[in-house]
Amino acid sequence: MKLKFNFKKGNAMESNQFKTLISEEGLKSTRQRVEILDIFLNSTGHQNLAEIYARVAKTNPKIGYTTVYRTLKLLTRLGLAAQRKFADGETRYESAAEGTHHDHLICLGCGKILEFEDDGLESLQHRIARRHGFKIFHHRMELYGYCSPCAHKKTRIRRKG
Amino acid sequence: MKLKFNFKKGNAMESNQFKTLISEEGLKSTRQRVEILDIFLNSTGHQNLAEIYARVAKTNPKIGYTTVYRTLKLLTRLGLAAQRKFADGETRYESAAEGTHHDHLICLGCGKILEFEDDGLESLQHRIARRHGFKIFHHRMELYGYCSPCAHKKTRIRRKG
DNA sequence: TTGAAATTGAATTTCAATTTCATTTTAAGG
DNA sequence: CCTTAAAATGAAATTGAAATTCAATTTCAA
Ligand SMILES: [Mn+2]
Ligand SMILES: [Mn+2]
Ligand SMILES: [Zn+2]
Ligand SMILES: [Zn+2]
Repeated sequence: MKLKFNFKKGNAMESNQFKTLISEEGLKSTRQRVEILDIFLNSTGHQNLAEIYARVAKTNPKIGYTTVYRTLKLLTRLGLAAQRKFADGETRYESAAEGTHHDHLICLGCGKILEFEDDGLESLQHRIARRHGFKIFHHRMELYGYCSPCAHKKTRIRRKG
Repeated sequence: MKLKFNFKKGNAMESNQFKTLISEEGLKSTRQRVEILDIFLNSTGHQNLAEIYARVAKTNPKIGYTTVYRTLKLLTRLGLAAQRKFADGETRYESAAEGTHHDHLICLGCGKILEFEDDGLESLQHRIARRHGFKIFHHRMELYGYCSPCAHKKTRIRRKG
């Protein structure tokens, strides 16, 4: 999905920009949606629904879990959020600000998630696909290991994948 | 986990080899486990539990679904099976015969799953990890697109994500 | 052969994801 | 500013795969 607005993490998307974007899909802008979007875009990382809901509830306890759930699905459809499922099986969401394709390095010790982008990797993927007659549309790539602090500890608190 | 036996797809693992392998973990070899292992190793592809259970039930309807479920988890722990969760969210298992690390190309049209191995990709992953101070233990990498027959069809039967 | 420990399998539980539905809200038109 | 049809909300219910329970059965070391 091609975004019409040049929104970025940290730059709150204007409520009326959202209204325009969402109305193109025949959907309606609501207080709840705008509030959830605002909170979501103004936070970083890879959060699960419970975490996002907790943030929302802190600001407005009237908003239901179901609405947060549905709104995150909606934002994913609109290209404003991205859903991730790493090897631990938890469903997480991250902001999908324009031009932010990246893959992930995940620490098996502390759960830290690092993002990276590597053009060589991307082109190699396409070469591999072409070799097998495939036309790639997207990929998933995660590297699991230990970050440098964790690699030196003995006692590891296991988390994620 | 380092395998003691040189089993391969198609070469049925001897029941007594399995007995030795499993007993090293303090576990017991049972009729059910041997039967499930045999059926599992003598089939190919990426099957979900229902599919594996169906095969097992065809041979021995007395074996319960729960036992198949538990045995596949066990085989995974022993390094004889590998669990996969592609983007469609289904849990699948494939035989993890010795020395068969590979990644996957998945057709969004027909659901075909192709396996590939690329040394360049593996080493590039390690370079990327090192660049970020990580020590990688495993990775997940899937390429999603259209196989050549599907790329030329108009009507696509969507499967897998 | 014996018996402690492990396994089996039907039934139950868990738990996140999804759906239902009565009520409320939105927004386009008048 | 009304009206109203369509969409959204949110509490509650449902779903379904994964995991657990437990009484009965089986395994295997001694
Ligand atoms: Mn990310
Ligand atoms: Mn495979
Ligand atoms: Zn770490
Ligand atoms: Zn195909």
